[in-house]
Formats: sequence, C-alpha cells, structure tokens
Amino acid sequence: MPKVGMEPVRKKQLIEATLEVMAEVGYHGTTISLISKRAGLSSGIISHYFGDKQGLIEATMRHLLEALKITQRIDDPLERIDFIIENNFSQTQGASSATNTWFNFWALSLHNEGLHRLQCINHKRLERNLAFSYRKLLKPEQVKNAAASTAALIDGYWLRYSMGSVGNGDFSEAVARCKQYVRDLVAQYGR
Amino acid sequence: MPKVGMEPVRKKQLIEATLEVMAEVGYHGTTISLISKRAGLSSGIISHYFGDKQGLIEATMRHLLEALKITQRIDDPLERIDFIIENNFSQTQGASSATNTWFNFWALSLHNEGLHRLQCINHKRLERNLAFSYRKLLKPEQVKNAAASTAALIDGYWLRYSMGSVGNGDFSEAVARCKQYVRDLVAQYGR
Amino acid sequence: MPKVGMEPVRKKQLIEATLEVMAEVGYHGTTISLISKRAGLSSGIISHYFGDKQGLIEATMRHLLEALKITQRIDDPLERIDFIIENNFSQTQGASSATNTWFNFWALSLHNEGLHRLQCINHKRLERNLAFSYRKLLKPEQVKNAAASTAALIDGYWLRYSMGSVGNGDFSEAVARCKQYVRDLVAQYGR
Amino acid sequence: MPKVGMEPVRKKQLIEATLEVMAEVGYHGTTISLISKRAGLSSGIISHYFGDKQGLIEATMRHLLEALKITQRIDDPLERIDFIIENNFSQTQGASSATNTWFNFWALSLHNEGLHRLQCINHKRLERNLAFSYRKLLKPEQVKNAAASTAALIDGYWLRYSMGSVGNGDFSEAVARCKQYVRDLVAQYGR
DNA sequence: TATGAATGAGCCTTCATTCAT
DNA sequence: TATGAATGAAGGCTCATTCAT
Repeated sequence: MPKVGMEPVRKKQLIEATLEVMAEVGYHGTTISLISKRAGLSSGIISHYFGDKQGLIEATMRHLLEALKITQRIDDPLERIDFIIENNFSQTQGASSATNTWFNFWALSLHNEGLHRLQCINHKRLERNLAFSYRKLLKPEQVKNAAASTAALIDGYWLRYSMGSVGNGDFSEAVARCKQYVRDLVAQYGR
Repeated sequence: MPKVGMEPVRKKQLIEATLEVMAEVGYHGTTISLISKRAGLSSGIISHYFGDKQGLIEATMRHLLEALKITQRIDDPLERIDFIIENNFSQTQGASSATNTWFNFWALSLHNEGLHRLQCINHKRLERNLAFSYRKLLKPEQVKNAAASTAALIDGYWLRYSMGSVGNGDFSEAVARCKQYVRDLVAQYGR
Repeated sequence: MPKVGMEPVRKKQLIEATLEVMAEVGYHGTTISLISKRAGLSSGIISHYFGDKQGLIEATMRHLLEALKITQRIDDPLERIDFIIENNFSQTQGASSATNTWFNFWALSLHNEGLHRLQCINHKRLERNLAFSYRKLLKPEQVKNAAASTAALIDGYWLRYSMGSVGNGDFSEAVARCKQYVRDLVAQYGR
Repeated sequence: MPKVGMEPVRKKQLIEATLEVMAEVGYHGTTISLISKRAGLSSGIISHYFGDKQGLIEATMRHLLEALKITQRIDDPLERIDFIIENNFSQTQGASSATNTWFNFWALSLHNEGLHRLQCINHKRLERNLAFSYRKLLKPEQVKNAAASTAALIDGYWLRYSMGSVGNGDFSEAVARCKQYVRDLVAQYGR
C-alpha cells in the first residue's frame, strides 16, 4: 500500500512554496514549475492535491487569512485592541515578506468571486473584532466609526510601510502610531 | 504621406485604452491585443511607441500618479487638507474604476525598480502635502505623526472601500470620516 | 493472505469497464483512471494484468470480436444467413452502444499490426460464413460476389444506422433490408 | 502593410497537412506540432486561423465531405448512379489514403455535435442523390429501399476494402460490384 | 507612421506509468 | 494480489514580439 496521510504534509509544503515564490517573483512570475521545484516535488502533484493552479492560489490565500484570526482570549479591551493591531502587522515581519503576495491577492480578488468573498469576510471580521472591544471603551455612537477608522489605519499603515516608502523595514513605528490613535480616541470619546 | 506629430495623440490613446482594459479584466487579463483593439489601433503600434508592453504599463502608471498631484493653490490649511482627501478619493469614482489597476501597480512596484520609485515618491508627496498644512494647525511635534496617520487613513479607507467590503460603492462616507479625523486631531492637538 | 485465481475475474471486470467507458466518452476520453474507477479497482491494476493501456485496449477489442463468432449450428442455409445478419446487428442494441467503440477500433487497427490482423480475420470470417450457406443456395459463380456484397451491406447498414443518420435508433429496419437482399439474390441467382 | 490574402492559402496548407498527418499517424498521434511542421508553418498559426485544434479538425472534415458533393450534371439515371458510386470511391485512391481519417471522423462525430451533424447531412445527401435517379428506374415503392441499400453497400464495401481485408488496395472490384448491384435491382424491380 | 501575419517560447494541464508498501 | 501517491513527458494554447510591407 502506498504512503498514506501525506495529504496535509504535501499541501503544507506546496502552500509554503507558493508563498515563497510569490514573495520572490510576484504573482506574474509564479509558475507551477517554480512552485513544485521549490517544494521539491513534481509539477503534477499540484493538480493532484489542488485541482489546478487556481486551487493552490486560493488555498494559499485562505491560509494567509487564517493566520489573521484571533485565537487568544484577552479580557481587557484596550489590551485586546493592541493585540489585534500587533497581530495584523506581525504576519509579514519574516525574511520572506508576504507583502507582495497580499497586493496580488487583493488584485486577484477583484476578478475572482471566491477570493473576493474571502477578502470581504476578513475585512469585516477585523472591524467586528475592533468594535467588540470599542463598545466597552467608547460612547455607543462612536463605536462603528472608531472600528472602521482603526481598521483603515492599520491597513493604510501596513500598505505604506510595506511599500517601503516610509519606515525602516519594520512595522514597530506603525504599530506605535496605531496604538496612539486608539488612545486618542479613548481620550476624546471615552464613555 | 504619413501623418506627423501623431506621437502624443497615439500615446494618450494607448494609455487610456490600457486603463480601461486593466479596469475591466485585471492586469492578468490585459494583453497587447486587447489594448490595441480598444484603442482602435494595431498591435504593432505599442512596441513602436513604448518599446514593449512593460513600457506602456509604466507610462500608464506614471500617468495615473500624475493625476494625484495638486495643482490648485488653497490657502486655508483645513480647506487644503480637505481638498487633498477629496482628490485622493476622486480618481476612481468614474464608471470604470481604476481600483484593480492600483492594486496591480502596487504589486508590480515591488518587483520593478522604476515603478517602485514612482510609488515611493507619490507616498512621500502626500505626507509632505499634508504636513505642509498641518504645520499651521497643530503643535510642531504632532505634525509628522498627523501627516503619516492621515495618509495611512486615506489609503486604508480607499483600500477597504475599493474592495467593496464596506460602503455602498461610493467613497463619500470614507471622505467624511477622514475629514472628521482631521478635525479630531485639531481639537486635540491644535496649536 | 492475498486471494488467488483472481486473474480472470479482474480481467473481465476491466474489459467490461473499458467497453462502458469507451461507449460513454469515446476512445479519446478513455483514461486509465476512468476505467479503473468504473471497475472499482485501482489504476495500478491495469499494468498488473495487461502490461499497459494498449494491452487492455487490445484485449477489449479481441473480446468484442469474439462475440461475433457463430457458435450455434443451423442447418437450413437461408435461416443460417438470417442468423448471421441478426448476430451482426445484435451486439450493440444494448443501452450503452458499442458503436463508437467499433469506429475507434477500426481507426486504431490501421496503425496497429495486431489489431489490424484481428479485424481482417473477422472480416474474412464473415464472408466465409456467408459463402458457406450461399453455396447451397446460389449458382457457384455467384457465391463469392453474394458473400462479399452481403457482408458489405451488413457493415454499411450498421455504419449508417449507428451514426444515427437514418432509422429510429434500432436496427430492425436494417436487418429486414439485409434479409430482403438475400432473398432477392436467391430469386435472381438461385440454383 | 503585411501580406494580405494569405488566409485561404494558409488554411488550405493546414488542412492538407492535417489530412497527411492523420493518414500517417492516426488522429491519436496528430498533434498541432506535427501539423504545423508538415505545413512548414509555426504552431501558433493554427489558433490564428482556426481558433484551436478542434477548429482545424472540423474544417478538415468539412473539406473532405465537400469533395463528395456531385457538381456535374448527368441526365441518364443509370450513368448518374454509376458516377455517384465512382465518386464515393475515388476520394481515397491517392497515395496518402484518407481512410483512417474517415474512421476517426466517424468516431469523433459520435461525441461532437458539429461533426455529427455534418456526417448526417452527408449520409442523407447520398441517399437523396441515389433516390433521385432510382425514381426514373424503379417502381416507386422500391426507390427508398434501393437508395438506402445502395448507400449502405457503397459504405460497406468502402469500409472493408479500406481495411485491407479484401481486394488489392484498389477499389475497382468494389466499384464493379456496386454497379452490378444496381443493375440487378433494375432487372428485378425496373418499372 | 502603421499594419497584422507569423513566430515560438513558455505556460498549465493531462495522464500513462512506476514503485514503495 | 493490490494500492494510489508521485512522476514527468507531452500536448494544446496564449501572447509578446518581430518584420515585411
């Protein structure tokens, strides 16, 4: 009997290879051949486990979005918001930045039903998570606006720092500024 | 007898066709054939005027970034910031949104020296423009942070609204929230 | 403990699965994977029992040709010819017509020594069988021509009715016309 | 300006290359690469003129069916039937037999709407043509049967001789036997 | 200045075959 | 005896680029 239980192993291998290759050469340069070579596997394996290239790309994006979910439970609302901010910046601090990957996923989303839905869910989840904590900190009528603006601030900073236009390659300054914004909000609109 | 002085006309035709096609089918689906057909010209014309596809893409992005420059002179600092905000959202309000085009340009930037430089210049110009006005409104030590955060907020809102995750397809709510943020800053940190 | 004596069982399973799949999707769409799935077996089993795909295809065609052999003994010459006619049309009256399978086998035969020989043997056998009975019915000099024409008529009708160009999906009309032809021959050239 | 008026030339080149290649290696072995090489053109040219491989295959079959049409006008009914018979056998007497091509087209037809329709039209046209002449030769109630049987006889003989099971590589014997059949019919059922 | 026919490299995908178990 | 994970060659197709006109 052939090896069994390889599916999760192979899928992980391939998704990680995809992230690496996309980070290095961009979506446009990402080929089945490159991915499989990076994963140390054959090209045929991709259709075997993901149906086709599109399937692998979607699985990779799903994997990335999954990492943004908050699993920890934090009771203090301010602390929890801080954690959300950090979590959103921590993803791409590693050597092989997933920055470009994100840009490409955003671009792909606009012309792909499935990916677009995933993006929207993710966007809404972030606002919901922020609103949950803001409800304990701010006057009710300010909650929605605060959550939306904080989410936008996080994404905007992430975008600008990722582009390398500002900052020194790390996000610590961006994190600090986001946290400061939260405190400003509490100072001004706290209940 | 061949017409002379067609160069600027042809280039404009092709750049606009490129924007239209990219908005419709995404960068991935944008081909020389589609662009030239849209422009009502032959495919050979592109290499004639832009060298190759890459040259046309870069020229198109340069064209888009150019549109973000502020040409008007406004003296009142708050009014000027409002105008900057509006200007940044107004680009893509037309029927054929350039949203996807932007995402793709960002993605392309990370793997293209020339495009990347353009992006960075654009990012910095926005902050500089904002800082210029904030200097008249805020305490000196707050200016830099305010400019950076406002720029991030604009980009973040633009990103989230463009993705269609929130809002009703127009940016008016996003514009309002950005303007409110500016006023909050002035209220809190005004000189 | 592995089962023994499975060979004939497995081979039959696979040949029948091949006939079913070929009838449904054509030779061009017939894959190892489809056949083995239909047979409820693994893909590896085919090389195990038939060496390779080609081996299975050849065995399948051999199986089909085998079914055309006349095993019954019929003494009356006219009755025997009628039976031969019926036998040649009866093969594909089932729900899953083997029509397409036949076309493909013919096509394959022309580029495959072994299959070609089988086809020729089959063709000649039909004429020989017809000639055997015609010898009792017709003048000697007419036998060869009668056998050849009857065989051609059978194949021609079968081809045209199979293609669906004429008839209502069943061969009864074709059978009747072939039989009529035989009677015409006897009436005209009977000894 | 590029060369113009090449379309019909190129299409003819490619269709003839397709017939040659199919005759030599069978449909299964017929590749875009082989065809274009044979035509002395590049592989891309096929999609340029025929959309895709399927388009070329259909055009090739259409071309073959076209050759079966009767363009000459012949008044004498018996002579006209003789001509029809000859015409149906003459197609593949050349060096590069289109025999295998026909088998493959039949097979393909059963799983392809467009090709199937073409085949049926062709089948019916042959019977119609034969019936047209038989009407002047036979009693009315015999016409339909005679036309159907003659058509079947032609196809059947063609099939068997093409397969090489009988005859010496040429169809003259088959032609003679078909003509004899027509005369038998007239002798027996003439008006 | 402008065309578009023609090219061919490179991509994704399919699928017969192999082989460790 | 039987599996099916894994391979990789080969195919069709796309498309940026070239070039004769």
